[in-house]
Amino acid sequence: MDIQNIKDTVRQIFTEYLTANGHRKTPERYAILETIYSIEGHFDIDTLYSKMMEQKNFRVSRATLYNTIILLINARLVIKHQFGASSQYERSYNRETHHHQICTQCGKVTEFQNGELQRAIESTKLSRFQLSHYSLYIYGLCSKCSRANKRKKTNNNKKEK
Amino acid sequence: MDIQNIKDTVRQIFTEYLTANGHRKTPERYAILETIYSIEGHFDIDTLYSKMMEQKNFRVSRATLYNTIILLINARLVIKHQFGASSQYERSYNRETHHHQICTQCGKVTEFQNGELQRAIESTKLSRFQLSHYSLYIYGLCSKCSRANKRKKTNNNKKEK
DNA sequence: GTCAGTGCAAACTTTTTGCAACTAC
DNA sequence: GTAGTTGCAAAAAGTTTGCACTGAC
Repeated sequence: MDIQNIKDTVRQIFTEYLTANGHRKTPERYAILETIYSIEGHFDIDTLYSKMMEQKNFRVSRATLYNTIILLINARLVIKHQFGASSQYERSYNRETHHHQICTQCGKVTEFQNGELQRAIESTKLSRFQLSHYSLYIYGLCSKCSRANKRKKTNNNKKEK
Repeated sequence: MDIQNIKDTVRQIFTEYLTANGHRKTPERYAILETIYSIEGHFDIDTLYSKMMEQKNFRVSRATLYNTIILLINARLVIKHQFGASSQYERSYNRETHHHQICTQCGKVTEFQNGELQRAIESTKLSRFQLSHYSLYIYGLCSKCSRANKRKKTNNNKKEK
């Protein structure tokens, strides 16, 4: 499915969601959806705010961004993450399931896929719980920071921070 | 290992960590460690603050709690989570590996264990990444909220929020 | 005695809220 | 026309920071 096709489809899903729940179909909401589906990977509210200006020259208030994202999460078109200080979001329609590696030193987030792992998680029997989605965060050191640390130790530098 | 034994061990680990990194051994730091290891499950800074007063009649500023928790995380004695608005922490020494179920409606967090799942995650080969720890968050509806929603639908109530 | 650590309050950041103006229906 | 939405600014919530004082070494 190409990107335009995806955008059309999510737009339709969103329209159905808004209708079904008695919400209005405002230009702001569609512009936000469109912008989100032009972003690969994660973004926070501030990034989204800037992208709306750059790409579409469309200015919305942060309050509206927060409001709309809640609707999109409920419509299952966006997923919310909380890695660091601010919330991160990502589009969820037609994206491969993936997991996250987070470097505890530099904070870099990398995605990776693993079918076996995915099957293991999805086949887990949950008692009295209706699964909607899940997030696996793996913390550790990325290759860069790992190398940097080795260098430090070689220098006999005992100080930290 | 009983609880006193655990407390003694983590105290020793912390002492070694502080010495190795040139930090001072203050009564505040040990009181915080002790209180944390008397809490089962998750807690946030505010809960910890209250527990210090209740259990030990020891008053520390929030700034010190934040500072000390960073040391404890580095010493691998505490793990940090970010479920909702505020950061959640939990002791990590001598605790069974567990996963988290989070209800998207009421926010309730439940822990569960699953050996198979644990093995699947831990045996995953990560390229260029040195694993330290991981968190699996499963989102969905707890039995209570699931039942509450069904009741709503039966009443033909189409409004949401 | 010295400097890391602490307490306090102010600052900062992210998110939520109240309200007047606007607009989709 | 009217009620849901938006933008703005203020408020709230959580965390960090600057600074004077204290106490571990």
